[in-house]
Amino acid sequence: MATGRTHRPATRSRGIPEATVARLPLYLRALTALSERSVPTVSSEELAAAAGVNSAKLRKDFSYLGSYGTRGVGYDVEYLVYQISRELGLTQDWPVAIVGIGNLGAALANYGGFASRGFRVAALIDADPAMAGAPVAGIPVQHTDDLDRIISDNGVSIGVITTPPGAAQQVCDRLVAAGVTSILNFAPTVLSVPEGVDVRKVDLSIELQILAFHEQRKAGEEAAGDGAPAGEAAPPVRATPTNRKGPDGDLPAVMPA
Amino acid sequence: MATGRTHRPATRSRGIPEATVARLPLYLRALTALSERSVPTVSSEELAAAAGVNSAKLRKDFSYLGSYGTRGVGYDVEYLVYQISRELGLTQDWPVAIVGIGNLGAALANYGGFASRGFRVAALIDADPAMAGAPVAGIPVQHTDDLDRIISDNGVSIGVITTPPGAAQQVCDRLVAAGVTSILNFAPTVLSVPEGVDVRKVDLSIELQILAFHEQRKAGEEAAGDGAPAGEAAPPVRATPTNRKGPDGDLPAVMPA
DNA sequence: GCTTGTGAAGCCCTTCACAGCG
DNA sequence: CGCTGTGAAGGGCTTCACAAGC
Repeated sequence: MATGRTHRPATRSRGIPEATVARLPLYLRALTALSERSVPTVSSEELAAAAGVNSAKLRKDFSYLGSYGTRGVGYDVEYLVYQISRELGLTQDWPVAIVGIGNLGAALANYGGFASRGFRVAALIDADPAMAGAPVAGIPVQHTDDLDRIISDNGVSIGVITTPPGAAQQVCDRLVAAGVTSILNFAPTVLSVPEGVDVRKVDLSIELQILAFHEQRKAGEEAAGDGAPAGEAAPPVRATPTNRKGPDGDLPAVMPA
Repeated sequence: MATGRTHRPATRSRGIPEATVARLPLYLRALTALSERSVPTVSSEELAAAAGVNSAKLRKDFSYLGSYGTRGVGYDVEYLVYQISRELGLTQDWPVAIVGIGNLGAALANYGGFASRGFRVAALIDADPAMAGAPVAGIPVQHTDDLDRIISDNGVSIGVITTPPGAAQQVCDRLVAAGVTSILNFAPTVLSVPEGVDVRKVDLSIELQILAFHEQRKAGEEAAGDGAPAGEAAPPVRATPTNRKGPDGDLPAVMPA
């Protein structure tokens, strides 16, 4: 998961669990595909398979939205598309500003998946004066100095941060001061925001690290209990060398005896 | 969250809960920053603040790795950096292949956060013959026809998919056939993979949709109980119009009476 | 008969609160 | 005395299994 509200213990929103909210976009995508193929109805089993979840979970999720299915038949595709869109707030237009137009920022500006979901890239902002005016994805890049005005003028409430880590908190503060209340953060930094502002983070290297953990485990299963992997650096000696206990199954003699 | 194992109920790995694994990279980042500032030790309270979690959770997380702290003092920064790196498998080199060199693929190829964590972009692969040979981020793009050989030759076990959605499953199948056992998927598609292959997904538009949900909720709180938001499309009429019950607090009269 | 909707059970994770230890 | 390590309690999410209903 790439979530990250800053504290505030993820209160249940209008009775809909966070975990369910996070899956609604998945269902919506699957339903949209069915809609394009003019499929009129779909069972929880079929839809669950298309969304990559199990059917009991899907039915439970939908039960939080209301009773939108028909027993013995399934769910009406068009109707459900509308209900989920409405629940997610996608029946309205969301102007979004992207701050930090490097490789990633430019990639996001070009990303087609936003526009099709009601997200409109309303502004691109960068600190580099040399970029100002030059269009990226058909949208002119504006300078950070005007951030406040740009956010206000466009009624932006969702900001995307794709700056280098060092600039992220400052940009975040300015976005919040300008009225942004939701932030999608791609910078590898922990942002602190005032109460009432939502932050979600996407960290590309974290995802790879989690994969590496499981990958290492797979390799370890084939030849379990072997020593240190090849090419490993020497472990640093601990400041206060005491007897260490590891969890069961830990590699023996991690530290130089 | 951006996780997505295909079924397999997320078994606890070597006693370490998935939720803990997902936080280890966060701790590692905070610790690395402390290390660069030559801070010798850190308390759970301080480190938790830097990582954006609470200290009880952090201590519990570390307890799964072993007893690496000193009571009354805290944790030795260097030692902990090493232990977490080892646990995540970052003490070894992970060659990674990126398939689909569009805007996003190129941005990832250029992303500095990979190399610094032991991830080496070993190959860039694209289906467009016109791109073949041209270097991106100093790495020549190779053609999909050679995918199998490229994966084998470089010993790649982690693949990154940044293709258009239509090509993702096919690319995934080919990666798996060539020996890849971990996949990071940026394409908005549900991938199906055989047992033993891990998939994590990052979906940019899903993150925005989740933010939109909460954003809508905030707006609704200010003027609660209002009608449909401005600019809303007319809801489709349901195939079998029956009496509908919504959850408590639902907007009244969602459908045209 | 077939599929939804949902109480109940179980699981995992978080949080608490304090014993243990330097 | 301070901070870690951890049983125990609590909460949320998932899964089960079946009653409800078309």
